[in-house]
Amino acid sequence: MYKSSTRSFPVYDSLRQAIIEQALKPGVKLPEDSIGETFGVSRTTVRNALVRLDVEGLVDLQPNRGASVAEPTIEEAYDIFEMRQCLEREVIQRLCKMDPKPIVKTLKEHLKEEEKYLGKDSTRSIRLAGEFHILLAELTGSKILANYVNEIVSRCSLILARFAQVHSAECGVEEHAELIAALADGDAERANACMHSHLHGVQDRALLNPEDAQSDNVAAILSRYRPTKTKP
Amino acid sequence: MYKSSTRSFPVYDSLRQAIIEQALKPGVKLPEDSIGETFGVSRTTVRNALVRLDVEGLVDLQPNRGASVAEPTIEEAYDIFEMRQCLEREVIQRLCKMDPKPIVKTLKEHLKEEEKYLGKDSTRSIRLAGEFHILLAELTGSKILANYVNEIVSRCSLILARFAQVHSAECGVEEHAELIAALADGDAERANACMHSHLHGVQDRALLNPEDAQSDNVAAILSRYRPTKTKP
DNA sequence: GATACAGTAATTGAATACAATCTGTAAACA
DNA sequence: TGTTTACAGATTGTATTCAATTACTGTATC
Repeated sequence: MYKSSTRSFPVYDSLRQAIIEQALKPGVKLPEDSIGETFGVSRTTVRNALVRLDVEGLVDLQPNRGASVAEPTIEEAYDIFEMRQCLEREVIQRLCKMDPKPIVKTLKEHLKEEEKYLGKDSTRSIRLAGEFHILLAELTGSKILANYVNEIVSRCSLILARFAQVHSAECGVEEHAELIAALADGDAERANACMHSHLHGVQDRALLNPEDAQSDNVAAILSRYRPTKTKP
Repeated sequence: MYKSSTRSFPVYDSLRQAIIEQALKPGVKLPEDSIGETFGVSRTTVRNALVRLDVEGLVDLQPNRGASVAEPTIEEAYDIFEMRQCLEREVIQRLCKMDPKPIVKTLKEHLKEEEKYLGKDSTRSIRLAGEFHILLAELTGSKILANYVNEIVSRCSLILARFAQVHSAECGVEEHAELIAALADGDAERANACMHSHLHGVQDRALLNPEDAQSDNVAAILSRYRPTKTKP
């Protein structure tokens, strides 16, 4: 959707990557001035990139208050994961109607990459895991579906950054392998089940944290940092 | 997603409305200068609006060539309609799991509005028909789903503008009524079938036109305007 | 009559400049 | 001591400006 060859594209792309890889954590302010300096461009150019990221839901752009990395609430998090289930279910259903051979071939190549960096380069590992899902969507041939999946996978990274304790265990490589096997067998039901439980696992690791299971419950969070108990 | 209170919002909103209502037809150029003049704002502000519309797929923003109303190809059109089926299926499935009473009440109120302007104010009629689908999505309570549906309904308007002969017959009001009835009965299967055939009907009216079933086939289109036959 | 080319006009890309708004701190006051 | 007000600094909103690219028009040439 983004036509490159403008100066704002590198800014957009770098910010996006940084947010997804959690180098820029939710809530971090993104001042136009300093970003422009680091990239050697003017604020006009930076702003252009920020607007795009705002529309995509990775950045929160408030009038007169500037931009910051979006902070999805727990409700939004559930909402996004539910949407993701819907979209990826569609992906699987479409793939199961197609010839599995070229699909499986491409997926296996990707899986090799994933295994290659497993346990070695965690940043790369995480990125590859996300790209597996985007690749699946692209293989359906539907540009708009791929676009939506791409968008929602990014937003899930943001959710992980916000709520998950451990980030590295985001996607299990074996689960990707299982899914490929189901697709190779043309077993639609199993493929669906694979994907569903896989995504559910990711969601659980992100959100199953009963202590602060209410959005922005400052009290609950702060209570863990309180030095001594108030009521003795 | 869009936070108003900036000067670019009215520009964005007007352009969006004009495109959806087909006052601005696909392919029409949108020069920053003249738009800025009509709204009394600078090009910076206009550009901001255009970027948003580009991300949403209503405007095509090409480097050094400016903006124009997007011209979805026939392939993209099918892609978008298929995606719409997926999203609205999800809407129905979610609504069927909820208490139908308040949902049906709200929908019936909307339906009354639709009937009120039927055959009188065609522009308003078309808008209300689209808003029925957006309302359905909003009733699920999922913001992201409502957002996607909103976006895709707009893009379908664009497709209609591009390919459909008659625009007024976009959505049948009776079909909306049938859907509401199915929801009221809690009949998920029937509701699903209703929505599916309803959307399929819209799609057919838009795209079932074998003559120019190839994207941008100027010859096929112009042939219909040719005064006499070339080959006697 | 068609094509190639040159020069000009129009349009966009991006930086700068100025106005408006917000944030944080400190002084004034209750 | 706690609250309000005022001011300074920082940051954003928007317009303006200049450079770069594209589109157009008329002319020359084949």
